[in-house]
Amino acid sequence: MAHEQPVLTSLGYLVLKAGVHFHQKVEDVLGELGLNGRQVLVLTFLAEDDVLSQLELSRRLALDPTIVVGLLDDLQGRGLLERHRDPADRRRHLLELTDEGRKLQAEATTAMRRAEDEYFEPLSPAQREDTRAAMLEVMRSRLPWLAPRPT
Amino acid sequence: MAHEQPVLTSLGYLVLKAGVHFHQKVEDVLGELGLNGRQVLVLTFLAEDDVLSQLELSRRLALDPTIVVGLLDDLQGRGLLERHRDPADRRRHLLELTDEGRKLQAEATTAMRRAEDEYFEPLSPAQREDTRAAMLEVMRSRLPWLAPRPT
DNA sequence: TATTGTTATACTCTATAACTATA
DNA sequence: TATAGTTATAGAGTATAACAATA
Repeated sequence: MAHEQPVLTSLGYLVLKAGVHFHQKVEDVLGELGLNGRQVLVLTFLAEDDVLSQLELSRRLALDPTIVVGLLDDLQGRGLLERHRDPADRRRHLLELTDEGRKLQAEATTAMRRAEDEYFEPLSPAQREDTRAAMLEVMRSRLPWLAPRPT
Repeated sequence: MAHEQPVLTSLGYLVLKAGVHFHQKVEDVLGELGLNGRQVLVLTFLAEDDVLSQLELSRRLALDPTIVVGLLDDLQGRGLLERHRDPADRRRHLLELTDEGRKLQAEATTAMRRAEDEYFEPLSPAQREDTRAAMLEVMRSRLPWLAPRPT
């Protein structure tokens, strides 16, 4: 009963479900590299921005700074990044990828692209690009780093 | 550096992020009705299929049966659904919405539609429908209940 | 002997508060 | 006095194993 406009096939629910589902696939793929999605996100932000403080990183990740500590401890322990005191403000830790971190980030990117190609295989290249443009439009005002860089 | 094809604006990452983000919005909206997304999903499956056993429901939710127990205890405690022994197999509990459960499910649906309209407001109606069709295509083989009903 | 539903326990993740060192 | 980073503790959520009733 009540099938006027089924919720389970609405745009919102499909996007929500695809997001969760694809997220799981990404976690699986990255697991083979000994990483999880959150760790790769850290590496990726640092690869794109070169240097960030922990607080800046926390905001990008939309994650509490107390959680970022352990996250960084682990990545630093594996030699993927380094913490340097900011000489201009000695309370701050400036984060920087090591060469190994940069290399692993690149590998993770490749793995994620492969996962993405597989996941969206049912769509034509044109459909993928249209869908990507639509999602970019939706997220533009909602993901801070998509806005033009304030530098 | 390394900006050839930024991961952060890839189709996969945008869908993943939009999914998580919209999920949060849905949880917020449903919270005002005293429900969470998982609970509404239970009500919705029951509203669309009329009668399910706990194990069937577990599979639909992709959730461990041990978790479903507490979920149902709560919904039943609020008078939104009832458990009846299956006369044909007395191990099974057949789940059925009460009138109140059906009413609340309808309210939740309305609230979610409103949230969806707001969330995808940056897209034209045509873009929304194209995107919906694309996501439906992607998820068709991945969401069991989208396949043609076996019944 | 296998299956449905249930309970209990241990583990993971996260939110909160409190602490240090610097400003 | 306020801020960046850190640590400790408690709570929520989950996975696992074990159990009762029924097939």
